[in-house]
Amino acid sequence: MKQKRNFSAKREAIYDILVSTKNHPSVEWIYQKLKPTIPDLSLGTVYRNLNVLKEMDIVKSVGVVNGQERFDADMSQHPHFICKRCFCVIDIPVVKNFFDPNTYEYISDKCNVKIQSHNLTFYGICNSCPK
Amino acid sequence: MKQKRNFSAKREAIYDILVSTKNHPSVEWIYQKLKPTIPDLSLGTVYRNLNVLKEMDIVKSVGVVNGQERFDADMSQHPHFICKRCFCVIDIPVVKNFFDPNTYEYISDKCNVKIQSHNLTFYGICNSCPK
DNA sequence: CTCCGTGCAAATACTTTGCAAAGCG
DNA sequence: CGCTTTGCAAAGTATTTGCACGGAG
Repeated sequence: MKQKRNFSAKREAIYDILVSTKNHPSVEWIYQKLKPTIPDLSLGTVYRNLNVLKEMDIVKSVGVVNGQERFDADMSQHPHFICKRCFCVIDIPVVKNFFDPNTYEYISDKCNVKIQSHNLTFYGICNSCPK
Repeated sequence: MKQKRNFSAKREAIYDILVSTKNHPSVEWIYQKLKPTIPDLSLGTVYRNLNVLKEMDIVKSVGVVNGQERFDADMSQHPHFICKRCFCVIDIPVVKNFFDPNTYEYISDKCNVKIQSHNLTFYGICNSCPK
């Protein structure tokens, strides 16, 4: 079977679905989505491969939303919006680059830590949910 | 036993320990800390009361850190720093108020959502950890 | 043959919950 | 009394892991 990047077929499928969806899926969502086309896929494999992809730094965690970790293959620095009602996760385009290396360094020095990254998340109600 | 705010003694103890510590503790940490003085405290009670305090909006979640939810009784809007090695959580003083109501409204309009709050977290290595 | 990836099931880890008893006004 | 809080244990949910097998080089 064809393999890009020397990924196994299953790892590739997991990565591909992350790249091609904007909904920042959970493990379970990915599993359910792939199961029809890859019947012998197991949940453990999805977990294991997502951890591998995170270590490779080509996938990152959006955080734990309603008890489930959510993932994103878009490694560009951008905030997210999370709906407190339906738990959808939406990308927020960067309005302004608040957190450049200089800002990191400034806060790092001030607080006596070494900042390497950050996560900005907005919470509220999305437009598909009733007000 | 003395009760402020009409809290039960145990709820009060849980809230007090959150107010008086800066380490943004987990449920387990609070439980272990209180157990010696309140021997009949149970873990379920700590979970239940933290959820009550969250609903009362006098305690908030810092997020899930290394698999455990961490809490903060400081309701002022401020970012946190999380050490990726030891998982300590440190308050970051607000450098500048990026996210005022106008900013919320601006992004809300632009992205077609209703932003109510946000969470800013920095990640890196703290000063107590080996480089 | 060796290594990596995987299914499967068991094990873990964290959190929630049902229920009866206790506490408090 | 009636409503709230709690201990305890069981259940629930998400995630990780041990192991043996299978395919690719």
